[in-house]
Amino acid sequence: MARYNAKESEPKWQARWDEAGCFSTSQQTDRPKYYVLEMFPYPSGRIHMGHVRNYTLGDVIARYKRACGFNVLHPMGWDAFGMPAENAAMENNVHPADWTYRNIETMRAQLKKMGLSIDWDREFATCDPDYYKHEQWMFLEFVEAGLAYRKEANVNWDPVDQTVLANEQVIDGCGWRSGAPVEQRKLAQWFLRTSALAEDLLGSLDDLERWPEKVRLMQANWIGRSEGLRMTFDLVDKGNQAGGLEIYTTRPDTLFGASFCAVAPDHPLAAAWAEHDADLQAFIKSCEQLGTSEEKIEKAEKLGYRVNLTARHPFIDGKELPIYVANFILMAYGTGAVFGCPAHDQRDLDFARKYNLEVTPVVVPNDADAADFVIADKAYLGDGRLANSDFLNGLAVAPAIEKAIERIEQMSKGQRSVNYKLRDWGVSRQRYWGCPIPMIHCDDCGIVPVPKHDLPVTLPHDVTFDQPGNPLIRHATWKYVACPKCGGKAERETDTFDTFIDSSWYFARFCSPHAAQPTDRQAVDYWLPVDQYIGGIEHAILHLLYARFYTRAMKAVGHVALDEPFDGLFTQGMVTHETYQSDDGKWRTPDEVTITARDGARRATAKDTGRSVTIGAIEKMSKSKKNTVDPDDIIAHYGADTARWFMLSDSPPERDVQWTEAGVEGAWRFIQRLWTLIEQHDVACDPPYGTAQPQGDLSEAARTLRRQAHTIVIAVTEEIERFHFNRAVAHIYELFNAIKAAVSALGANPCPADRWVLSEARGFLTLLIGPMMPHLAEQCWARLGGKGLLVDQMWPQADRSLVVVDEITIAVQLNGKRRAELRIAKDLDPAEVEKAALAHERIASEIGDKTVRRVIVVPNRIVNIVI
RNA sequence: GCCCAGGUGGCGGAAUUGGUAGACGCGCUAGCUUCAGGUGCUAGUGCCCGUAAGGGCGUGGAAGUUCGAGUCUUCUCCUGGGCACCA
Repeated sequence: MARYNAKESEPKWQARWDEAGCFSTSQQTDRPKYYVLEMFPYPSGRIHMGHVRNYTLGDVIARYKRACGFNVLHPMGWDAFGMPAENAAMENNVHPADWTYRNIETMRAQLKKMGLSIDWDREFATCDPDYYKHEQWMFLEFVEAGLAYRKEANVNWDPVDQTVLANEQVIDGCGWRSGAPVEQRKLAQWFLRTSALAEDLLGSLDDLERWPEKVRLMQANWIGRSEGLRMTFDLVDKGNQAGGLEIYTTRPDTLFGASFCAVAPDHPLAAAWAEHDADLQAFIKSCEQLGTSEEKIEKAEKLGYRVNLTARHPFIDGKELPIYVANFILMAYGTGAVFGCPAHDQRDLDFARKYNLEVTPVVVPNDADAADFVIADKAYLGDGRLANSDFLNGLAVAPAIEKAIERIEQMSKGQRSVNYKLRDWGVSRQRYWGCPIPMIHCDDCGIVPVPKHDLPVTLPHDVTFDQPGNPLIRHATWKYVACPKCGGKAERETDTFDTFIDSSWYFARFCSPHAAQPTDRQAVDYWLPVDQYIGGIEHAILHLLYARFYTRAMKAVGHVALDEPFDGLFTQGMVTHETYQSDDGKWRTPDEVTITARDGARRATAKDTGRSVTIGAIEKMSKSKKNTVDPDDIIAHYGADTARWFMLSDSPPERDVQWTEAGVEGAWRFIQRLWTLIEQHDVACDPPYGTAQPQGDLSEAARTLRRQAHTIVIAVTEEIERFHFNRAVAHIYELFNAIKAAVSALGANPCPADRWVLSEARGFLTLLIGPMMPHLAEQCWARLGGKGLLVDQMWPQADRSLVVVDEITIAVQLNGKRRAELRIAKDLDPAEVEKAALAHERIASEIGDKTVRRVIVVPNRIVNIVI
């Protein structure tokens, strides 16, 4: 009896699929289409276990749908622009393009070893000029359509590295690489008008029924729609300059509790006031280091700078409010200015306590007394009755908001307004390794688009990374061009696109990867939307929102016909592993330690030193904690099917999965046992799978197996449809156990009819594991004498008439405690069930002479007798 | 600070609309296969009491609704995630 040899088998079947062209897709078919897409990888160098999980999940769906008769599109490409390539260039003196394409070579080979059912003919990388030229083309169309525009915006600027930093690269106000204090700089940048579609992007979330609720909620919060009032406070200028301060509020009901006004540090008014105020300048500068993340601002101490101005209260004659520049006001939200009502906003309260401002409660909880309701250190945010508020007194919060807005509108001091947190999408990056923005700056003509016939604007290859800053800026020739309008001297834009643009339409390009236009309309109309999109939850907001926006933008300029790119979305959990730390504090890789179990406790020792190692927390696999396992090693040792099976077993796909050696060993052993079971199929006397059922009665054991096998086919199908792969795996184990039990019950020489049942069950088992362990399944299929390749077989169909049961076991409870089990006919009349339960020996004796007060019969489930 | 998700055996995890908690797997225990083993097979395995039959207790904690709660309600504790330029 030979062991299953994955090392031999897997490359063999991969070559067979290749030769047969199983996975190259065409839209010339009458089968219904199904587009399965996993988020394409960044070519970082090697695939990691997160990729293995992601692509295994997608491959199960792709192969399953294929077996169900769908024309499946399952492509792969590379999200190939981005910072790591430039970092590598700086650190290792390798060109970003060389580094990237080399990584792609490596990772493609790794993915191919996984045995994925991918149409590799459609592969592309976003750094291919043939891809990004369409991006440039569409950008010019967006500009024409008014969907893209240019404006000044703040960025985190590292003065030493001469580069713009992402928020996460700013650590304690300093650049992550240089350690220099980060400055806020105003740069002219390109924006896409995402905010113009805020309402649509929000409203359409309701229709995305096959998206996780969580993701839709995160996007809704991100879009952050609020209804409120935009109004102007008149300013009282001690230096007699008149003016107004426009604020936005969602709580105009609390206007009578206002005790100050505040503007953001980067508010234009703050800048104006600071012109002659060095202290204010210093304050504004200190605020810049805080960054703009909501979290940091919420947690920071609320600080303000009092300016020499006051604002007139709109409702209270003679009341003036002091004005501050404050660190917790966001310029990007609303108007960048607020009125502060300390009693009903925690930030305002913290601020008021620090600067000794008055705290007047104007909303009193319904169960409190207005006379003695005071605010201590917690602002009151709930509903209640208005107090201390003149014409609003006595109203609840909602009507008070309405009335306050009406009054302000009557006074012509403001108007009702809907506000969104969603801002326009800044797409300029001051970096080399990205898609060049196709614009030319001419001193005479201003900003001139690159003529479409000159596209693509390709990146120059001859650049160096030996000095800080974007090499495009200091390139000797690349940026100097003639102005397309006047022919005079002009310069190219040296900024490149945010890489999120690249990933905002790649799914559309896969439909027609070689088209001369961005899309081939016939192809995208056929394939889109993506029926099932699969990826990490970390993309819940930005990538998915940008892709939704970009699809609408592409529709506006005629490249697609739909709004929503992804019909179904599934977000998988992370792959985690234990961490190991030696006593000198250094992290150790799983390879470097030996685990032993003694007296139930697991201990780890370092293989090299023999010293004990602390077993730490289970965390996401990461290079910094060294708790990674290389998929290549696993595939080399156990084979791809083992890795795939392990990923699918046990943990639900949406949750984190813990990679363990024991689990992998278990998966590998199961493969061996499964192969052994299939190999017991006796080619000489067992009928091949798929032959007609012979005449003759089935033994009891064979009848049982048949019922189980057909029941399990239904169960596995349902679980795969619902993405419950771990439960599908559990059912497959059940089928495996059932076949083993039948084999041992039927003995050495079953009759032909029983042999046929065994063949059928083995065939089902093989077909069911097909999407999960495709190589092993092919090997089994061949052994069972199946025709052709397993990958071309239809999904097994269960005979529903075989799965009906006519007798069931239900529980009998006395006062809610289980006391007996009852074997009864299915769907037996409730009165009969009650009679049987009361007649049960055990139950009858427990009841004795007590009175039966009530009997609850739940058909086919339970009987509860109350005494 | 705000928002969200999740707490079930030694472990990963199952449990239709409230209806026998612990499917399936890992691990562990005993035995078998003359077994060098890391393989395979059989039986057992939530905890406590009991030789057994059986009983008691059990889904983070507290209370509630119900004939019946892992599931519903309220409060609470803990863990994880997100909160505007990594990808």
